[in-house]
Amino acid sequence: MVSSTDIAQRIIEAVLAQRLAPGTRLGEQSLSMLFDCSRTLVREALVRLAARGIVTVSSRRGWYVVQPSHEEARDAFEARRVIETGLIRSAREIDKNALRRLRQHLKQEQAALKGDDVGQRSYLLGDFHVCLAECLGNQLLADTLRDFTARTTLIAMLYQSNHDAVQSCQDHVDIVAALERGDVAAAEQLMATHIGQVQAALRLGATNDPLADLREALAPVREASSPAVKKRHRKTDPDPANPTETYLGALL
Amino acid sequence: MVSSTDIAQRIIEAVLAQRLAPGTRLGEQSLSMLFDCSRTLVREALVRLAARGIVTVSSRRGWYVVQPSHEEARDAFEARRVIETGLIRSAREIDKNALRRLRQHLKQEQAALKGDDVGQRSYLLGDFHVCLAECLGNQLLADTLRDFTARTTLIAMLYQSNHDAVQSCQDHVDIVAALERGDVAAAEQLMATHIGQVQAALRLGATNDPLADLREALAPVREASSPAVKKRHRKTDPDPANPTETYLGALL
DNA sequence: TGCATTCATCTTGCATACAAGGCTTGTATG
DNA sequence: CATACAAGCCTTGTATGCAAGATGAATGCA
Repeated sequence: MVSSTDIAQRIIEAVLAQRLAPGTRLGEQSLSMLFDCSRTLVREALVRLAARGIVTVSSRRGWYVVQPSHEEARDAFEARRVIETGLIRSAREIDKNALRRLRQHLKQEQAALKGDDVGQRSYLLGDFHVCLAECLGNQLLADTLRDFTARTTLIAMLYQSNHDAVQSCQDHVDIVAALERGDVAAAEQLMATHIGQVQAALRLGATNDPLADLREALAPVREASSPAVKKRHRKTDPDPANPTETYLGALL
Repeated sequence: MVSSTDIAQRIIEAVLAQRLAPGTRLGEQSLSMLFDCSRTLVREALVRLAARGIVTVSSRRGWYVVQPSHEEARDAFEARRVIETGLIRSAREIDKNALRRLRQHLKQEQAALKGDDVGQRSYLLGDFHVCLAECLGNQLLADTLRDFTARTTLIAMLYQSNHDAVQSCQDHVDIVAALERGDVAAAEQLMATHIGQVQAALRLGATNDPLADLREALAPVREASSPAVKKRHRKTDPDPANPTETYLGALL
């Protein structure tokens, strides 16, 4: 039978794979039906995820995937920059096995770039950073980074990042190369730049208009089937006849 | 009525004030009686704390305050060093209000040093670091540091730190002084040294002997009522007639 | 006496029932 | 036609009941 750990993991994986958009409603009942268990287990999973900053609950209204504010987005990127560069900086020497694992990971990333599974691609690009932290020998920071990476993934979705996956992967390759030749200073600098570029690719409109999203979404279309429009459609306009499947099918 | 948030906060405060030792059992029923609520609320609080790494559950045996291993202790100190020095390093300019708040906090620390409330002292010394992170403008890292500080507090209890509270407070004063004169490089260096010294004060026997603790605890006494013996006694040998009061009274 | 086994007790794990509050929608009224 | 209001539904919040497993004491046996 499923445990609350399973449920939480499935949700966080769906977030990392960009299959759950920020603001998605996660009803206890829907999830309990989806996982064929009681609300108790679902609730436990959601409480855990709330403690990790992935979901929030609005009293007697429902659970939602977090929608980080501009300030929270800034904090999250700064946190990642601080942790990841600091971890590289304080790295003594990198284990042979760790380097092999990193190279293996890069191979997977490159394979995913050739494929067409956007979720897999997003997941691997984020997981690189967690993997790196583990290879640098700090499990606590690796776990912390997993949550922060999920947050930045949500931020990227929310603020419609236009960052290039190929570029990200290339950055990762460069970082590992620097580590392999023992040039930690270069690796640290590359990581700082990399995170900075991902952050810079966000469309952080300085608007205070709470209707901005809706306005943009409902603007008259220019091209009939541009990718952006299609993606937007999928996120904000699900089939009203079967909301559970549309929203939560991503978990299965 | 109490909420699960209240319960979790009380527990974490008790840890930060060194009123809950690592390994302390936190029975759901005991806590529900103590807080006069159902087990549901207690459970929710414990699940949250487990997600934050403060407690663990052993299946159908009970909940316990975590007892970090040597590796986890190392990771926790490295994590704090990375985050706190990185945060200082990337600090642009420190707000006037923030500096005032830090000075205020130092005053509280110094007052606590004169008093005899060891719990308050421990709490404030740890809270300085959280306070600093907040003053440097990153709430996410501040929240993370609160958990890590709780961990290091538990580590200090577990490995019987002999670090001097007066020294810690002086370090804090020096760090704030460096920040006030805008010398972030000095502040960063001071912070690194400070955390290093706290870590160095641990009695981390390099032994692989799992009986080391027991062996030391059961060694023949030399003085009848040395403080170390008394402290040890209080932690491991509570009144068997009233375990709830003895263990959990610390929360109230 | 030493040891294995059984049983009682205590713990968490999970499901369910019910309570309480918020949101939507239908309706009446100006 | 707009607005105020109210009923009903849907959601989470909390308590409780029962099941399953772990622990330790008691007991029987060699």
